[in-house]
Amino acid sequence: MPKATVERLPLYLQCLQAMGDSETTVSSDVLANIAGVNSANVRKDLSYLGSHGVRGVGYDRLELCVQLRRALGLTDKWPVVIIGVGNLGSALANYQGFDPSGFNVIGLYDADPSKIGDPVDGHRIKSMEELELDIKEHDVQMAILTTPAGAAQEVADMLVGAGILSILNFAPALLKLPDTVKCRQVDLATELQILSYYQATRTA
Amino acid sequence: MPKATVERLPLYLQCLQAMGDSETTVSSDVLANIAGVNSANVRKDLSYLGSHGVRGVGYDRLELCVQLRRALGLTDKWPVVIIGVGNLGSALANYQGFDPSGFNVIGLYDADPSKIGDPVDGHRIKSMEELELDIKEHDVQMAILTTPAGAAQEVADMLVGAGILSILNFAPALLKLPDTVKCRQVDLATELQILSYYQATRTA
DNA sequence: GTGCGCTTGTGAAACGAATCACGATGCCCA
DNA sequence: TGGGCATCGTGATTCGTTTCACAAGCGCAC
Repeated sequence: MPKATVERLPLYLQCLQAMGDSETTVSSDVLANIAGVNSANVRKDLSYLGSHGVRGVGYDRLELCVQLRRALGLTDKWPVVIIGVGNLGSALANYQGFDPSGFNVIGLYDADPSKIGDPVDGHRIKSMEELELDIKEHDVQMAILTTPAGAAQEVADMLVGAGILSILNFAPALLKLPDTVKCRQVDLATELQILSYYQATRTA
Repeated sequence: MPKATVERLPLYLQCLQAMGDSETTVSSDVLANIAGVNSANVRKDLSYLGSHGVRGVGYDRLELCVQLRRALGLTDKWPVVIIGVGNLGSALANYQGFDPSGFNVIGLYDADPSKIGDPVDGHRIKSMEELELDIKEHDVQMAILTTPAGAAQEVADMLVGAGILSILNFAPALLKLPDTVKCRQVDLATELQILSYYQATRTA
């Protein structure tokens, strides 16, 4: 499945879920308008799911959701860990969208001994030693990194050593990782700078 | 300038700044390795800056930083507002990277009356009425949206009305905006779901 | 039942971006 | 001062993605 398609599937899922139960069926055209993409593109993307829409009618909304979730590997909940419980880590810990999206935060971890034991959204912050044990015990494969930039690489190395295979990195640092590990970088400064470019060229 | 290039420029800037002052000069090859892209790609990207590297030597690191910042429109600081001071908004307000990246948070705003006046990182949370005034007074063009999903569209409409031209949206909602307004969406669930896909296909 | 309108699925074409390959060029050192 | 090495800049090529265009198919109305 093309990379570009994979990155749009969650978008479709979000659109379908946001539509509410009023519509039992969706056409590629309607979905395309909501998602802001071309309708042929939607159809081609969905064709990778082996999905069968009905000509003259469209796609069954609920069935399509199921197929999207299956394609994205969301049939079971993934256990995830959050490392670095600063402001951002706490914010993510409180995020209510994990469960409906298919994820289950099993623990929060921080290197700062003074934080350990503090309650955050029903969890108690745990130590880095426990992190390694928890990863192995629960067979965790996905981690969210919200440490300061300086600590990110060191923590990432540890995560990789413990068996983590996917990292969502919010730390403003580029991680050096083995290519068996998949990483996605989310960087506030980068996003703003991209907007800045378009803002600046707009006036020029 | 190609969209793909624009989205890499902040990455290059980050790499160059992270290199420290030890290196006065950088080759496309070195930069490419750090950034994780092809060196010909780096050269082509940098050639859009009108940058002149020196054959046999490379690029002057500091000069390149200046040119990148100029290309991205970061010569002056952009005033930005943050709307929605929940966990995530507070986290962003405390983010130390705004200033070095070229941005200046001029205010935090929330619809909840009980929050107004609360101090967050040297700011006091202000009301939505003040938001509109501040935008016009300071000629703010960029906004960061960290409200709950349900409020996002309404707030976005107001921002657009007040003159905002670029929105960085952390709310898990797709905004309907006039195409004069540029928006970038950052969505935790989406990112995790993309990772989930690769995680799932890895084992399959 | 038959025809018409809507919508899918998909080959073909167009587009944009990444990579390759190499000529051009400046620096360093003998 | 000249030769060799390192590196840039960029045309040509390849690759991946998007868009177009249309035949095929389904359902509904009459």
